[in-house]
Amino acid sequence: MARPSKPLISRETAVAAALAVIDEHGVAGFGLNAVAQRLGVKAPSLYHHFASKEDLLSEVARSLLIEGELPPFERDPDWVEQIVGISLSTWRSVLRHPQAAVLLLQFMPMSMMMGAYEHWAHYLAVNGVPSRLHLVILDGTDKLTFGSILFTAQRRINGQASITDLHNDSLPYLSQASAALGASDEEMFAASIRNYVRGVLASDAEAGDEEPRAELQAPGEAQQDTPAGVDQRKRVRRAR
Amino acid sequence: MARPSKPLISRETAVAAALAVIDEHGVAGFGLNAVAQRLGVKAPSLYHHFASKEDLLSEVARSLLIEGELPPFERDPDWVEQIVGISLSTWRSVLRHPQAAVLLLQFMPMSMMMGAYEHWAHYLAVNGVPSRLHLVILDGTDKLTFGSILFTAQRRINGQASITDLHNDSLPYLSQASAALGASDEEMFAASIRNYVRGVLASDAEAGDEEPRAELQAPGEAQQDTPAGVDQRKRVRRAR
DNA sequence: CCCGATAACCTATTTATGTTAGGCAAACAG
DNA sequence: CTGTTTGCCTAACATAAATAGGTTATCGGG
Repeated sequence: MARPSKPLISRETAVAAALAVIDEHGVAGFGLNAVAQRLGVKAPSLYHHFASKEDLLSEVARSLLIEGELPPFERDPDWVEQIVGISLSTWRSVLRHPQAAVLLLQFMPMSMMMGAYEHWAHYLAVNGVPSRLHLVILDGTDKLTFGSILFTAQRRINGQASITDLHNDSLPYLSQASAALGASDEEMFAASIRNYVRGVLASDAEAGDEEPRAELQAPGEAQQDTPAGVDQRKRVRRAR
Repeated sequence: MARPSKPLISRETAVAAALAVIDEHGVAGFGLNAVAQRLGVKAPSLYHHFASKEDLLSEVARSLLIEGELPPFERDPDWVEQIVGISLSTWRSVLRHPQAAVLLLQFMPMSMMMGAYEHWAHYLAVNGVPSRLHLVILDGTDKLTFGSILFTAQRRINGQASITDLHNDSLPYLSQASAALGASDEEMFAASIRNYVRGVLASDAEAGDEEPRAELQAPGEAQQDTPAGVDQRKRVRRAR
C-alpha cells in the first residue's frame, strides 16, 4: 500500500486504539502491533506519529486526566465539598480504565499538576484558608486520590472484591469492621478526602489555640537519622 | 561450566542482585542479563530458581516491605502515633529504593496486607475505636502511605525538587504556600497521616452523638468490639 | 562403594517486540 | 506540470524473555 487518500492514523485515533488495547490486555500485554492492527495499519507506521512507545503511552496517560474542571475563584462556604467533588470526578474518570491507571505514575504530566495546584491555592486563598495549609491540603488530597485510584484499579484488575465486602472467618476483626461499615469504594474515597481536609483544619485550629499559630514546624534543629517508628511529633506540633 | 560445588545462585542473592540492578538502572532498564552478570552467571540459569521474570520481581517487591512491624495488642493512649510511626517506617523503608517502589503496585502481596489489616483492626478494637471506623482508618492511611511513597519516589527518580521547595514567579500562590510551610517530605507525610486519622475521629464525633465514640484517653475496659472466639495473645508479627 | 536421579550450571535456539532503513505512490504546493 | 512532502509499506536489526538440551557435580538408596 502507498499513501492513502485520507490518513489512517492520527495521534488521537492512535491514543484511542492504544487505550482500547490496554483496556483489553493490560499494560503488560500492550504492544504496537496490537495498536496498529486495530487501526488497520502496520506497526512501524506509528513512528510517523509518535517518537516511541513511551511517547504513545504518555499521551494515553494524559488522556485519562483531560477534563480538568477547576472551580471558579469565588467564595464558597462548601469549598471542602468542591475539593471532594472534583477529586471524586478524577477518581471516576481514571477508574473507567483500571488497566491504564498505572500509567499515571510514570507519565504524570508535572506541568499540568503545577498549574492545577496554583489554581487550587488561589481558590483556597479566596476562601480564607491560610496559605500555610494550602500545600498540606493539596498534597494530601492528591496522594489520597491517586493512592486510592491505583489501589482500587489494581484490585479490580485482580478481580478481587472490595475490602468493604469481606467475609472471612480467619479474619474476624476485619470481617466485623467490614460488616460495620457498609460503604462502596466510591463512598469510602469521598469520605476519606472529606476526613482528611477536616483533619487538617481541626489540627490547625487546635494548634492555633495553644501557640501563636505561627508554623507547622519548629524552627532550627534539623532532623536526621531518626530510628524507625519513633515519635517525631514533639518538635512539630503538640496536641493535648 | 557444569554444576558447581556450591550453588552460585539462591533466591535471596538473586533478589538482592535484582534490587541492585533496579536501584541503578530503574525498572525499565532491568533485565535478567544484568542480574545474572552481577551473580557471575548466565541469564537462563535464573530459571532454575524463578519461574519467570515476574516471579523474581514479585520477590523483590516483597523484600521492600518485610521490615514492617506491627504493634502489640496493648492499650496505648498514643495509638494514633503508633499508626503514624509505623506508616512512616514503611515510607522510609520503601523509599530507600525509589526505583523499585512502583513494583509494589503490581506485586502487592494481598494476603500479607489482609493479615496486617486484621492485626490493625484488632489493635484498634483494643484501643476502643469503634469497628465502624476501622476500615476507614486502615484503608485511608494505607492509600495515603502508598500514594505518598509512589509520588515521592517518582519525583526523586525524575530529580525534581520537593513541592515544598518551590520558587517560581509564574506560580505566585503556590510559591507563597510553599514558603509559608517549610516542611520536609517526611514531615509532610507524617502530618498527613495524623491529620487524616484526626479527621476521621472528628467527623465521627460530629456525626453520631448518641453512638459510642472513639476516645483517645481511657475507653471502658469492656471490649464490645471483640469478635467471639479470638485468640488475644499478645504478639508482634513480622510480615513475611 | 556404586549408580541412578536430581540439581545447577552451560550453550544454542526460538519467539516476540521495539525500532530503524529505505521504498513507493498519492497528495500538495508553486 | 513538476518537485517535494506525506503516509504508508516491507525488510531488517537489536534486544530480551523463555525453552531445549547438554554436561557435570552432588546426593541418597542399595
